[in-house]
Amino acid sequence: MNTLPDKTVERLSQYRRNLLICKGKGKTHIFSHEIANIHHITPVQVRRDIMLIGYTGTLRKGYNVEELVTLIGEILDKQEGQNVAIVGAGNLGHAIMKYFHDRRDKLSIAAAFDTSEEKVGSEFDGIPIYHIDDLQTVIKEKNISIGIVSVPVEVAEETSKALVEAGVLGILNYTPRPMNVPDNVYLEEYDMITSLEKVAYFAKIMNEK
Amino acid sequence: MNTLPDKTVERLSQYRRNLLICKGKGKTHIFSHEIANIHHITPVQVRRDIMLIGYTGTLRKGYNVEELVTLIGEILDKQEGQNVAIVGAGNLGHAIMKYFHDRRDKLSIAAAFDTSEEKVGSEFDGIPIYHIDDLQTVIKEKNISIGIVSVPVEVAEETSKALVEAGVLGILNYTPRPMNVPDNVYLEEYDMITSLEKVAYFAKIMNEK
DNA sequence: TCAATTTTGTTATTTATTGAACACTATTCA
DNA sequence: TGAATAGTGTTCAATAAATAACAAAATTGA
Repeated sequence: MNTLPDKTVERLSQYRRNLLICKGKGKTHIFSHEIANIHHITPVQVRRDIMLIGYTGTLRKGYNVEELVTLIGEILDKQEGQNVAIVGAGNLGHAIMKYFHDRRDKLSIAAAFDTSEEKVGSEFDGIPIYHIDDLQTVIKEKNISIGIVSVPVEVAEETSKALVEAGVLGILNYTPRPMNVPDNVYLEEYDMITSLEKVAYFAKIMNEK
Repeated sequence: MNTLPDKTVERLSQYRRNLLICKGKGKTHIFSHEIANIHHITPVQVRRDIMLIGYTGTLRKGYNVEELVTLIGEILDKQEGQNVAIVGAGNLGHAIMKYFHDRRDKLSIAAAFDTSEEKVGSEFDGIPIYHIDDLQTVIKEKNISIGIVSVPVEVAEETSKALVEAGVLGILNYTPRPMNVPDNVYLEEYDMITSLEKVAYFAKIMNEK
């Protein structure tokens, strides 16, 4: 299987989540236009995404929800599972821990890191919080391959370095400072301030018309 | 001024943030390749973004930091300012409040909403927390035009309806449920689970090579 | 003073992503 | 039984975004 387009990967993740809800409601089959409606995109887009992962539906019945969910899992997930660490257990870190915990069986948050004396040693939602100084050891010990960075911006750079050195393969950066990682580490950055300023800009524009 | 490309708007917001840091360090001029390095993009991209907003630098001196910041402000910001509301004062809501508070003078978080009895009536970081039932009134009273949604997914849909009805022009949706808003409201959605699954997928792929 | 260099502004090309078009077939229903 | 319909799979066209290419001008330094 060749590497899928970025956007297709994002949509597959979203399809899966909603397909699971449909399955929970007892739906066994679903049409491309139903999936499209949920996500506010076109049915063509849905069909093509599904084509790209090599699944094929039944004519006039649509796609088998269960099979599709399973296949998306085979594509997106690593079968042995992947462990995730959250660096920075502030409000954002806690929000993420709550969000993810026990949601996905192939993706589990195995550790959080912080510097605050009161947090270190405790648990949140069953996730142990370690001191940042132990990052290298814990990441290797727990076989963690993905790091989520929600530290204050001042320590963003050193955090990325530490994660790379510890050997993670993917980083999700929530600080506003762009990171610099080697080619063999996948980096995804998200900046809340930018998002808000973007909404503000387009809301303003909208108003001017 | 015609409406700028999506991605250019995002980058302008990021340029500005880093330009302010440069300005703070006493830098008066900056080259396109310096900006590019900070953001890990090409100098051409930077120059074209700047071209699109109609600014022009000095040959061999680069761009005047102060002027550029001012111009980006004129493009992105609404001169009278815009007020923002956060709906859902859980961990994520608090993270956002902390993040933004007093960062931008033209964009201010004027209210937060929640249902929890203990939170309602209190303040966080100087931002008053109201009961969701008062959303319509407060949004109109305080002239709020942008809503950030960080409520539990189950109430995402009703929240979007309430915001639209209250007359906001832009919504930033942090719940994983896609929203449905009329054409005259700008909607930006961000889904953390998708981001993490995307990182996990590409980290996996990376590893397989 | 005048070639060399640096860095901008802009156009042209390429690549990525989305959307439109359409052929094909299982089912429906007259 | 045999048109009509609904919905898939796929190719082709349009749009959006990023990169490459290059002309023009200010500065440098011989």
